[in-house]
Amino acid sequence: MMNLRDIAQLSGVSRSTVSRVINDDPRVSDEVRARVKAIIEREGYHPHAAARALATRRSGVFGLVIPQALGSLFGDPWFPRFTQGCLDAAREIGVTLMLLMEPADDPVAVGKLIDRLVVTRHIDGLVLAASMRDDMMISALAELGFPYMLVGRPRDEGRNFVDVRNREASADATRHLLGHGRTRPAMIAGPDYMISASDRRAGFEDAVCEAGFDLADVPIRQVDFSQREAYNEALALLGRPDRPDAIFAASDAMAFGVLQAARKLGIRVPEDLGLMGFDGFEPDRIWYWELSTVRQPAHGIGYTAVTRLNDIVNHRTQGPEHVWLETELVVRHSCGCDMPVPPESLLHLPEKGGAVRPGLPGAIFVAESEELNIDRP
Amino acid sequence: MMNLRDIAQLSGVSRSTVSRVINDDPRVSDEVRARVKAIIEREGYHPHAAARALATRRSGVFGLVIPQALGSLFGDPWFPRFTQGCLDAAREIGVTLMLLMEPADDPVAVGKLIDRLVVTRHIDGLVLAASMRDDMMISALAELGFPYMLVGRPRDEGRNFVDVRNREASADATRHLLGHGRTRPAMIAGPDYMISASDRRAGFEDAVCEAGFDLADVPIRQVDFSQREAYNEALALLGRPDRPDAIFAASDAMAFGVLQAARKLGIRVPEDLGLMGFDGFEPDRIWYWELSTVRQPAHGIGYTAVTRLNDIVNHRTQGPEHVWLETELVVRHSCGCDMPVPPESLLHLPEKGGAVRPGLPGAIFVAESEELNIDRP
DNA sequence: TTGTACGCGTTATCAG
DNA sequence: CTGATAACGCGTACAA
Repeated sequence: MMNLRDIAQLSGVSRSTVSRVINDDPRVSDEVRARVKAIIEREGYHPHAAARALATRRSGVFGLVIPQALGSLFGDPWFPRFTQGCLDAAREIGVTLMLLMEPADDPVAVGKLIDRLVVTRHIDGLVLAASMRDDMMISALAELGFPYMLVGRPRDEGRNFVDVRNREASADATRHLLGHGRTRPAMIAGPDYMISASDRRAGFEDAVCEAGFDLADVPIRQVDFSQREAYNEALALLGRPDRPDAIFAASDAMAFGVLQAARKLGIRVPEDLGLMGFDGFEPDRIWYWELSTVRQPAHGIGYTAVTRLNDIVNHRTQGPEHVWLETELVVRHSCGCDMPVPPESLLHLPEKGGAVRPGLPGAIFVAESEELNIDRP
Repeated sequence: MMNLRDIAQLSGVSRSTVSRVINDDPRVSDEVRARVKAIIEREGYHPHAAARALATRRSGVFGLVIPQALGSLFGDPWFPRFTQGCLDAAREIGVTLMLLMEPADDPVAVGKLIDRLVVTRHIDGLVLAASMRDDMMISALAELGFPYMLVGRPRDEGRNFVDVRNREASADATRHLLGHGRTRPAMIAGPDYMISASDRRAGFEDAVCEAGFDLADVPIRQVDFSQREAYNEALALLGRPDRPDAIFAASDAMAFGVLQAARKLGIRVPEDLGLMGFDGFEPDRIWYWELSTVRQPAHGIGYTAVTRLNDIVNHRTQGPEHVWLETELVVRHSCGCDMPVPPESLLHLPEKGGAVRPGLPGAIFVAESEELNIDRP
């Protein structure tokens, strides 16, 4: 395989000159540059990555860490969009992405990961895909002075992160949900060790208290970010005599678990139960069209994380990076807005004991004209 | 940062000795080994990855390529399981995984990817996550003699791949589906440029012909691997007067698109329409419990791909690697087996004009006792 | 068993 | 603008 010296000899110049040509160093005459470039092209030469990394002290690789505890996250539709954003940014910047998945709560595993990638300088920076409370990796990285970027605001200010205003957005959404005369709110929340989850719960609590409820009377169930868990929890919740008439779910997938539980129990949405989710993407899953939700820019979060990480790596920044991205309340049918619910709606449930329109029980209404690509930057 | 030489000086030995200790070379006295190891431990020393890669000519990195054309694949539940399998194998082997996503049909992009990673020796091997017909990357890699492993049998024998018997499994599934006296079969197939998709279609055709049908009368629609596309296509198909009474879908997600279309049109599954999917995982999505399907080991495919790639990289193998993994026909309710359909079934649809059991229209039956982790190795 | 010397392919420094 | 030369950090024949 060709190396720098070969090219130099073929071009009749020194290795230094070839190196300059490759790295677009201006200190080369146009004539020489053209000649060398032609040879490089002809020979299909590309510098050896390891050698370059050794000399440069830069690998051109960013790590992307998915906490293993969040296996559910990996299956959540949030993840592919987020990753896509990371990849798009990486491509633009000219770095590659290393996919890591480690148990974030296991000190040994965290240490190994850091040894294997950070201490060896295998990677230039790290994106942590989900902030967990007491994530030991964060402090370890900060202490090492190693470039990193968190997805999700950590407990400790002074860290770098990109996030959305989970708390405020959730409070807004809850206020809206409560605005239809609901009297028994509840929440299916995510696990408290995830900061985004606890922020959403806090926002819900803010709005609920603000509306004059006693928190002690308001059921809040914490489960994994999965449709299935939400379903089971909602089934229990909605089976009680004093069942909720408004549920805020910490993700859209969970909201659908709730919806399924409601349907199984014959509870009408939105008439008997107002429902609000959180995520707002899913152009390719058709059950999502009628769910009121908070839209968050999953792609943009990934894109921003990698871009800012690059800034940090290149010292184009000082002080902690705090990036807040915008969310948007998406009001559709499930919250019970005055918007009429189409009869073919996913939410539609026939009157108890009444006649059923043949062919339409529980059928799905697809808003054909609705914009599909809502999550592209 | 600490060096091999630093450790050598601290231990009072030469760098070679330290290197031997690190690489578990037996030619070191136990006494010296212990002393050096202690120092290494104390100093938290780890060899510089680039330097080691330069000397070894091994980076310890495998690439994982997701063709960008398959954005839908990325959102499909198949992907996280497959990736998990890759990661598990990589961890065991001691390599890391680089996540790549490129348009496989763009010659320029393919060339760039190969230049950037293969020619520079940034990675030791490549897993291609989905074989496309006429994938130029494959021949490029084979020509370079670069270690690679395909997921999905390619056109050209003589390549390395891991796959399931898509054709045979689909034929079996179709035979079963047709075994209930169905007279108008149809298929919602994946895009023909994906080999796995065209294999499934071929298997369907095999069984249909074998059963005496004229292929010209059998509707086969090719769409993306997405629930939404399948829904739209099924809606058209089922709206016709001579509508199918048995549909084989190329993935479970697509099968659910079909199911939704059927429900919208008031067509009962399995009474009026037999339904068969392909995938057979999804422990965390509760709509999947009643779908008859072909189970494929997504996790195992990823795990095998990386393991075998490692063998290839280490020359532990000669000749092309052809690995076939087992599938399993999973007979549940949607195909119309004599198994009784529970009244709360997802598939259940009330009789036309009949009374509806309050609380149960279209509700979902969750088999609580069913084994969840069906996809672990 | 241990140490020496060189190679791996680039980039960076400094002299011209 | 160009070229020689020294890092960069590690692995490994080969010699001792």
